[in-house]
Amino acid sequence: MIKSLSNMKNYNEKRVRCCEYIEALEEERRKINVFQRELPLCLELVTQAIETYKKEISGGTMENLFGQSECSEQTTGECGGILDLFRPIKHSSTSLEEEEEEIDIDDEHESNETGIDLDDKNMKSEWLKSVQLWNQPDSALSKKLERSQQESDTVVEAIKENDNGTTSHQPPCYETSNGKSADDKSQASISCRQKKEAEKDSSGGNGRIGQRKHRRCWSHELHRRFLNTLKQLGGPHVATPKQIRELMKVDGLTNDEVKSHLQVKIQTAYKTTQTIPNKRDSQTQHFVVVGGIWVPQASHSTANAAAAGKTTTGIYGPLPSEWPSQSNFGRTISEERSRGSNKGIIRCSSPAMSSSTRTKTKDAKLYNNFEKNKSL
DNA sequence: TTCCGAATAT
DNA sequence: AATATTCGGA
Repeated sequence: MIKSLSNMKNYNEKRVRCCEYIEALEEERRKINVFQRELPLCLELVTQAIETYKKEISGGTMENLFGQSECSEQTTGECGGILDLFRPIKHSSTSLEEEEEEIDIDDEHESNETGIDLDDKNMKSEWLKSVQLWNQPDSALSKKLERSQQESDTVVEAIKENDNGTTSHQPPCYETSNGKSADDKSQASISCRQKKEAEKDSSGGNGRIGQRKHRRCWSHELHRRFLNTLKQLGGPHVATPKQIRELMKVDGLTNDEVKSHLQVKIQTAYKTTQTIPNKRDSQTQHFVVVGGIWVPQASHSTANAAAAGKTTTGIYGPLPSEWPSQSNFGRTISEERSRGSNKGIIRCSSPAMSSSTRTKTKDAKLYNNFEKNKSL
């Protein structure tokens, strides 16, 4: 008698709690709904959870709920399974890998442990708030965001902190901490693909095709890394976007982003050599066109270096600076260039090259381009 | 197909 | 100015 009463009581409690959860979940789903494009999986997840709870209420038993739910791979099969899903960052990290790619709250800074089981709701809303810091899909809002993300030239420390603090999550300004290991790389590319597809899915329904990506903000740290990598690869005009990306090992960085950045880098580098010629011997340094390529006139060393596949001083004369001809460059060229891209300086030494269909090297093209722009 | 570089758009 | 996207070629 008493037993059954307490059972009843128990059951009712559970039921009430379920209702509360459903309400909470629904409210959150409304919020997440705004971010549909960014968090499609999240939305799905919450929806599933809601359904599951509703089923439970109508079905009456706790038992067969979680095992049969569609998201079985994500749940633990325990009653708390679903709830666990909403504890954002447990380091258990076995479930929800996709979401973690997106959410990935900075573990170092956020280490005030989320293991706290109480205040689930609070946790959730806190978490949502933090998401909202970067996730503002509305075009008006995102414009605001862009502006606020313009790189402000303050102390590097401040920027670092800013980057780590607000943007360890994917979209605009994030960067990974240095210690990341190599296997992130594959994950990165995968997650990238997934993200792209997710975006496609959510936007494609509308028939809208071209959602512009979130602007990546090249923070100082990120840029520094970029430069380092560039150095390792032998300079901006020999490194390719892919190489750079791979070497940088920055999670989520795409070839396109690197490419874009590189393009500017090259342009500015070239412009500076034009506008700020080498102080020492620019007066006496004459350039001459060899096979459609500009080379310093009487520079044996340059010619030799070029012939050796090294890049020392560039084709346009002294490069702005710091692109040493070190490293795995040779290997890189033989490996990566075998497919015939003519980026390598190697070709510079060979006037015969100029007669091939693609006569210009990247630099020569750039030069022409620059001349063109100048005349416009 | 994938990558690249240049041009162009936002 | 900085970043993204498009385009054509290899």
